[in-house]
Amino acid sequence: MDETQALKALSALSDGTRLRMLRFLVQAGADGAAAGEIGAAVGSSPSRSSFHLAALAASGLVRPERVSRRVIYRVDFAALGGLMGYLIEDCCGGHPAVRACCAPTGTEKG
Amino acid sequence: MDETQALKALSALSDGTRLRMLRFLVQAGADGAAAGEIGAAVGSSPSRSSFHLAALAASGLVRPERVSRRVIYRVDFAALGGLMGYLIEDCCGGHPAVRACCAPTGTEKG
DNA sequence: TCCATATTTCAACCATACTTGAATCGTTGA
DNA sequence: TCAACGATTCAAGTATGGTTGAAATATGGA
Repeated sequence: MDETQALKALSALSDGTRLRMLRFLVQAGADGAAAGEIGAAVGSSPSRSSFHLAALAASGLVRPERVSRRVIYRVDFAALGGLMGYLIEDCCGGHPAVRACCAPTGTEKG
Repeated sequence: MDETQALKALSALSDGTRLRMLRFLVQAGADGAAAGEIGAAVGSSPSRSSFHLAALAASGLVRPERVSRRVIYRVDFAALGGLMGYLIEDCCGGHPAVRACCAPTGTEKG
């Protein structure tokens, strides 16, 4: 993950519709979800959904796969992890206060 | 950290100039750095620097403090950690593949 | 072939964000 | 008060991004 790729991913996530789409796809897990299903879940029209899903796919955070009439989108967890790793290591320098919020318990909320 | 605040922070980080500013401020640590120094470090004009630093401050990721003629900016590591925690827990559902990239060693790059 | 479903693409419009250069504000020291 | 310094604000222009609705593409079934 380099800066250019990180900027693409951050830009993709800085939109409410796309952030909700990603959350929905994370919950969907390995099965993924069809474009129409995702759009319905986040309340966006077909063309809007297509636009935003294309942006997410271009950022590398999700991947499309055509299955019959549908296009199934799945989260690329490795890419998502790569973005987190870049932010924590390269941008935050692995600062303890940042790393603390990534601990499995997740109860040390500031 | 709620979705609105996360979107502000992600939006702030989705710009190359601001991302480099944050990295510079992380390296500066608790001492922080003056606006002019930050601008010089990332190669942006005074007005541009002021604009972008204001955006970072509005997002809560950095905090300004006037010291004599200068304005010292410092990273709010708790806010940064809050953003990471939100992304990992609320958006990524604490998925193992994501969490793996936050491990202290940072060698399990995908 | 014809029709229905699922998704994407396109053009037009609107809104927001970025850049630039000059002007302004606040502080320091003479 | 004046001049110099550091930072911000303002106005104007440019660029990018989002929304909408209609049209187009691709697949599946009769």
